[in-house]
Amino acid sequence: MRKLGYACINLELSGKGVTTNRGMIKRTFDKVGAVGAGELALLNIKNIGEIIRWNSDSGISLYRMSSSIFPWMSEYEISELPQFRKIQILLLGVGRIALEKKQRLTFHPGPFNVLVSPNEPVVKKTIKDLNQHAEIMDLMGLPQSTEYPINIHLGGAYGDKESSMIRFCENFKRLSESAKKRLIVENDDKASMFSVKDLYEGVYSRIGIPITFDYHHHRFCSGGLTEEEALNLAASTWNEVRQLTHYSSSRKTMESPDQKAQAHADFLYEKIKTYGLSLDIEIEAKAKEQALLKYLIEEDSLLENYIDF
DNA sequence: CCAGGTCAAGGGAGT
DNA sequence: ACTCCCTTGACCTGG
Repeated sequence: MRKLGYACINLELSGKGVTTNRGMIKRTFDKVGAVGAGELALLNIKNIGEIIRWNSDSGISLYRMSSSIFPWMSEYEISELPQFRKIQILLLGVGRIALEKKQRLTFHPGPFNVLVSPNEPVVKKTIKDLNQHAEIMDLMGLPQSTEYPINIHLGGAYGDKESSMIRFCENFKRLSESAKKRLIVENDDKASMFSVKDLYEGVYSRIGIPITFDYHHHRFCSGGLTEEEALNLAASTWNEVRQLTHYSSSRKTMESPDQKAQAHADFLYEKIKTYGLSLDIEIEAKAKEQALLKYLIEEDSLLENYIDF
């Protein structure tokens, strides 16, 4: 069975104070330190459990977890937090619920993760962040597989995609085993960056990690492939694990013609074309789970065609 | 309690 | 050189 999901925030629950990305600005972190961060992390973790339960009860079985569960985790080791024992128990509990309810969980670390960077300090920070994402999934007891993936963009092209991709593959080897087993790469939304074709030839062919096909991004960086060709090429990089994709409608086209085309709309306005493939799809819409539920209701009555901008 | 200003990070694009 | 955007708006202060 295919799975459709959404990212990070559940609007209905956040109205009741259930959020998973409580954080703090640097000034506060300097004051309260890792101890304060650990306290927020405990609240965040508890609420992931709430969201997963809500998802399961609502017929949703794919969810992208927030990367902000542990505020400022670059500045400490999770296992050295004073609350670590509690954190361990809670994370394992949340993971157990997810596995019982057959929930697929993913991460999508932010744009400051640049594994291709020519600057060693940036690469080091990225490796730590990716390893910590993997560590969280490990603490949850989730299998080390792209069933529970960590999805990133390469993060920079530096005007030379080929050597950038080679650097990515070299730095990939420096990740923890757990992170390596989970890492997947996504196509970009700028022509100067990485298309599915680029990623296939420059990354998949070298290190064999799967490609996340983002329908919306593909429209801005096709690599000369049609949507169907790119989706199929990405599909060929997934083995026994079901292919993960991202989908969103353009805000410019559908809601506000003045905005840049790359911006995401609140809801989906067209039926997702799967071309006969069995896909898992993360819906990236501003209206979050509400957009997903609305889509599930309307799906059969929507047209497949994009309305071109 | 609320509105508004502010907030770590890397790279790319538009101005 | 500066601003905005991107994974995901949220934190904090002054009223």
